[in-house]
Amino acid sequence: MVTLYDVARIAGVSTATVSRVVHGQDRVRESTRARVQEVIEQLGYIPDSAAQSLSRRRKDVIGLIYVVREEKQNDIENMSLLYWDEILRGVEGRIQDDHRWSLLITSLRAKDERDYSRMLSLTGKVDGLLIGEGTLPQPLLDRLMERVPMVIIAGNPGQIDVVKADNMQGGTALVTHLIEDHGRQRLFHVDGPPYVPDARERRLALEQVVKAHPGSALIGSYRGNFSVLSGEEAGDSILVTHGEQLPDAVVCANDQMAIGVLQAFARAGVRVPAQVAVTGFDDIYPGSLYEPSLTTVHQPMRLLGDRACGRLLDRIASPALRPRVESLPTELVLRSSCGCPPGPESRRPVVKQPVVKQPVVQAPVVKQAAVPARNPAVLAAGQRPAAEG
Amino acid sequence: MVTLYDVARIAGVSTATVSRVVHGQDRVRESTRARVQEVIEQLGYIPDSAAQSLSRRRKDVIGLIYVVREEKQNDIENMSLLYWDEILRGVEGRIQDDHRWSLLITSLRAKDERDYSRMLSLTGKVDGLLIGEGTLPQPLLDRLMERVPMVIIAGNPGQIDVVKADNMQGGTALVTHLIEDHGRQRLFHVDGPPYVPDARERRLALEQVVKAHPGSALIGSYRGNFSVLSGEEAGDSILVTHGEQLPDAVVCANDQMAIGVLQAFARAGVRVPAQVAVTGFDDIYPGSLYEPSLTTVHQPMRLLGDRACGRLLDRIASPALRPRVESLPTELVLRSSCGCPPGPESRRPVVKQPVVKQPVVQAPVVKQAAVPARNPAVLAAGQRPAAEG
DNA sequence: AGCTTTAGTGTAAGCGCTTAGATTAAGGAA
DNA sequence: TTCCTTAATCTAAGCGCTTACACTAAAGCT
Repeated sequence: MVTLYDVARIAGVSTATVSRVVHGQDRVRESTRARVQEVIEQLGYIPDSAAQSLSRRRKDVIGLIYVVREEKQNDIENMSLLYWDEILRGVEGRIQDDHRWSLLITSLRAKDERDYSRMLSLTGKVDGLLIGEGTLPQPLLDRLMERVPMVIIAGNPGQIDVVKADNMQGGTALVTHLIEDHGRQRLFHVDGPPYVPDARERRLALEQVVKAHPGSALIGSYRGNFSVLSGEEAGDSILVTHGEQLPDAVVCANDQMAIGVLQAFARAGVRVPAQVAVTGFDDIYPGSLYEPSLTTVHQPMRLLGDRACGRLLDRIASPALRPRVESLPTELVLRSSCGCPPGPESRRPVVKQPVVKQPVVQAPVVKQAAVPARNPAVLAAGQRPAAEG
Repeated sequence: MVTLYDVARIAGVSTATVSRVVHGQDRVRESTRARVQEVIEQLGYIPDSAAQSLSRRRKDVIGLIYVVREEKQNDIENMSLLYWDEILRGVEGRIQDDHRWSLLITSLRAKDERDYSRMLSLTGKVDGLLIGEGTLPQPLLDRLMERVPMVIIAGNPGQIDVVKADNMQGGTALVTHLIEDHGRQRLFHVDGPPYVPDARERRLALEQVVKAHPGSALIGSYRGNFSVLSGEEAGDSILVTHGEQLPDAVVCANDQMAIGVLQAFARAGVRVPAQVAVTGFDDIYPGSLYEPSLTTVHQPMRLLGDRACGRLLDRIASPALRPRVESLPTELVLRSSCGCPPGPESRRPVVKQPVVKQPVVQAPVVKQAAVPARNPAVLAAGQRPAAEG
C-alpha cells in the first residue's frame, strides 16, 4: 500500500506538502506541486479514508436507515420498497453533487431490538443520519440524536428536522375531489398502522373534509398495515360488511392497499369505478398500470430524499441550526379508479407555494390544514370530471 | 466525544483492557469485565470506526457500484432501476447476516470520465467492491482490482470473480418454448447494447436455438438500449419493415424493451399474442401487470446480490481464492404474451442443478450452452400450451 | 543596512484505536 | 522458600493522515 510518506520521500518533500498538494487549496509552489503530482500518479497513491477521517474528525459519510416493516415472501410485497428505492435515489443524487460524501445504507427490521444496537454503532461510522419514517421509539431517537445530526423523513414533527410530504393538502384535495366532483358521499377508509405519522395525517385530512361537507359521511374504516395483502383483506371485509350497499368510495392510506382492494373487488366482480371508487396515496409506479388505473396523490419521493439529504448536510455544516419541518407539495393524480374518464392522466398541484417550511411549534402540522381553494382551471378542459350520482 | 481513554481512566484499567472488553474474545477477569462494561454503558461509549479501521487496517465496509445508463426524465424509465434495487436488496440482506459490515453505495453515470476518479477514491474507503455490470473499461477495472478485491455482477468472465444469471439456459428455454410449443418460427430480435454481456449471451442463445430448429429463422433484429423508449422504437420499426407480414414472435433482450414493443403494437392495433408473440427477459415486476402479461425469463436478482456479496466477503477473507464465474439458474415464466393461456402463471426452472459454478477458462460461458432437456412435466396439466400455427 | 512581510516548506503532535510484548500477580511444584 | 507457569493486565508503538506552528528565504520597506 502506497502511503503519503512514500510519496513525500520519493518527491523529496515533507508529508505536509504532499497533503497540501492532494487537497489543492494551500499555496504550494507550482513547480513543487507538479513534481508531487507526478509522483502521486506514478505511484497510484490514494489517501486512506480511515486515516483521513481520524485526523480530521470527519468521516464524510452519511447514513441512511430505513425500516422495512415485514419481510414478506410475496412478490407483490416488494412494492412497498418502491417507496424507499425512490427516496434512496433522491438522496444519492444529492450526494453525487457534493461528491466528497458517500452514502452508507442500512435497513432495519421493524421492532427488532437487536437492530437497535446496530444503529447505535452505525453512529460511530457516519457524520449524520437520515432516518426513514418516525417509527423508531423516541428514547432511541434521543440517543441517536445526541451523537450525530439527523433528519427524519416522513416522521413526526418534534425537536428534530423532518422532511415530509404534505399529506394534509394532498389528502384534502383528493377527498374534496371525490365528494365535490364525483358526488361520492359515503366514504370508507382503509387506514395505515396507527404509529405511522403519514397515515395519521391522511386520516385527519379525510375526516376534516367529510366534516366540512354536510351530506358526506365516513361509513366505516379498516386498519391495514400498508401491505397489498392487508388491502385485500380490507376489500373482502368491505364486501362482507357493506355488501348489499357498497360505499361510494374506498379511500386508502397508500397505493399498495388500494391495489389490494382493487384485487379483492375484481375477484368479487365488483366494478370500479362504476360501483365504487377506490383511491390510493403515494403514486408508486405500478398504480398507473392497473385496470382501472389508480387515482392517487403523488408524493415527491425523490425530492423528499434530496431535500432531507440537503438539510442533513446543512446541519452537519452548522449544527446550531434550529430544527424545522419541511413539507413538500403533493399532486393529485387523477386516473380512472375515482371515476375520472380514462385517457392521459391529469395532475394537479395541490399546493401553491413551491415549498412550505414551518418552524417547530408544539402543536404540529395541523395548523396549515385548511381546505385549500380548489383550482379547477388546472384540469385540462377535456378532462374535467363530470359530477356523478 | 467519549473515547476509549475516558472509559479506561474511569474504570481504572488500561486501554488494552477496555479494548478487550469491547471485543469480548480475550480473557479478562469477570469482575473486571463487569466493571468496564458498566462504565461503557454509563458513558455511552461507542468506538470510533475511523480509528478502528486505521488501526486494524480493515474498514468493514463494502462498496456497491452500479452504472445507470442514462438519466431519463420519463417515469417509466425508472423501471430500469428496478433491477438494481433488487440486487441491492440481496446484497443488503447478506450484509445484515454478517453484521459487522456496512454497505456503501454509489451510482455512476455511464461513461462519465469524471466519475472514474470517484471510483478510484472509493477504493480508499472500502475493503471490497461489488460492481454492477461489466460495462466499465478494462483498464479501469484493472486499476481497481489491484487495490481491492472485487466481484462483478452480470459481467464478462475474465480474470475476476463474476456472478451472473444463466442467460444461455434461460434464453434457450424461452426460444425453444416459442418454437416448439407455439410453432412460432419467424423470429425478430430486439437486442441490447453491444457491450453488455447479458445482451450478448441472450442473442447467442436465440441464434443457437434457431440454428438447431430447421424451419425457424431470425428474420430481423433491432438494436435497442434496454429502455422502454427504444422498445417502442423497435416496435414501430417492425411495423414499418414487416408490416404486411409480421414476425411470429418478437424476442426482446429485456423486459423494458418488451414493454415498449407491447406499447407500440397496442397503439397500432396489433394484437398480442394473436398476431405476434412478444417476450422479455429479467422478470421485472411491472411485466406481470401488463395486458397481455409478459412472458419472460426470471433472473434471480436478489440471489445475484446475495451471492455476489457472499463471494466478495470470502475473497476479502482469503484473497488468494482463484477467480471463478458463478451462473445462477433462471426460470422461464410463462404468461400470456407468448400465446400461453391466461390464468395463474407457470414457472419452469430451466436448470437442474441448484447452482452451476465453473472455473475461469479462457473461452467463457459458451461451453455450457447446450440446449437443455425440456421438462414438460413441470407445467401443470391445464397450462400446457397447445402448439399453434 | 536592518526590519518586516510574505510565500513556501518542514516538524512533529496528535486523531482513537489495536496489539505485540513486557510486566505483574497468583498459584503450584520442588 | 524459590522457581516456574499461567492468567490478567499494562505499556507503548504504531496505523496514515492533517495541521498548528516553526522556520527559511526572498522581497519590500524605511
